Amino acid sequence: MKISSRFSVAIHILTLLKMTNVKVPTSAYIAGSVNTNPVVIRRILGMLKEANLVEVKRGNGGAYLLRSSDNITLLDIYKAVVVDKDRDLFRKQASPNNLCPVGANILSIVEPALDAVQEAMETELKKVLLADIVQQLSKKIATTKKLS
Amino acid sequence: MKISSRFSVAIHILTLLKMTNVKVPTSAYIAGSVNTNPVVIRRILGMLKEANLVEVKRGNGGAYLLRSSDNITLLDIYKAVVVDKDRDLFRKQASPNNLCPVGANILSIVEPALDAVQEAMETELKKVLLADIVQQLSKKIATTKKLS
DNA sequence: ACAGTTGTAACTTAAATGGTTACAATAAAG
DNA sequence: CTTTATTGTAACCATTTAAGTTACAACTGT
Repeated sequence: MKISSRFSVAIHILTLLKMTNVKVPTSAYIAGSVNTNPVVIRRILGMLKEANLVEVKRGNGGAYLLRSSDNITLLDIYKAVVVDKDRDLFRKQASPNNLCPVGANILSIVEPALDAVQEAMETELKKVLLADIVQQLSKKIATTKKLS
Repeated sequence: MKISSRFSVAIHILTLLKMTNVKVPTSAYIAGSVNTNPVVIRRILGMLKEANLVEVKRGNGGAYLLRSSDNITLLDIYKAVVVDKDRDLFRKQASPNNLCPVGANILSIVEPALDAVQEAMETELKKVLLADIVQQLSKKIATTKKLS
């Protein structure tokens, strides 16, 4: 199974919040850019708020970054929206047979190996900043405009 | 969402095939160690067979490694059983709004970044050999026996 | 021919996902 | 204080994936 598109959408949301000139970026406005339902956006904004990445104004509306874009990594975003009770990327088999030497010990060997893989993935996620995405996107948009 | 436990089970299966002394390791035998239904094992064996990691005998039964355990990496096993039409670890948002500069270009920026993360994960998976798992497990079993 | 096993289809249950409607709580503006 | 727009959530739905199960035809060594 794949990692939820919430992650991809969350990157989109934060990038948009950084780049937009709109004074009050509401869930409806964001949903327009992502092309989905505003409630989907609010759900994800709720998770990003929980992680102290954004603040969301009730009543009058609008969402705003709480940190500078070069102080937000993809790992921060990933952890905020890829909810998983136990933080594990890999699902393990439920209940190997303890009466079999292999079944009784396989998880204690495999789990550390898979944890290391997950760690490598998170290390890579940590290397990419929201500012990097914003910078590359700005450049691409500028180039596109020039060409059209 | 997590990566299917098929991966964890597949590692278990191959480890067992390497370590067992049983002459005809059938799906029922393997299922006993994994503690699941033989059909589940056969399904995974089918994928491992497809990837040329094992051969499975019809009629009389039994599954056997086709490569030495130091020539099988966790990445080989991962690719064999984590079926995904498009090989992607991350699901991307479906259809961002092309009329918004951010929506129109975000995927072209985000996808390479996520591909790099996936690449890092697969590189790490490649570092672990089935032989490593087998060796560690053998050691642990020997220690456990000595203590009991 | 027999007995045991694989390959596979079909069904079930459970969980995660993304979308949708509805509405109370909220907060700024007049 | 009332109006107005927006957020936060609950509730529901449809889709997808997963893992388990039953059943049975196809296969193969004895």
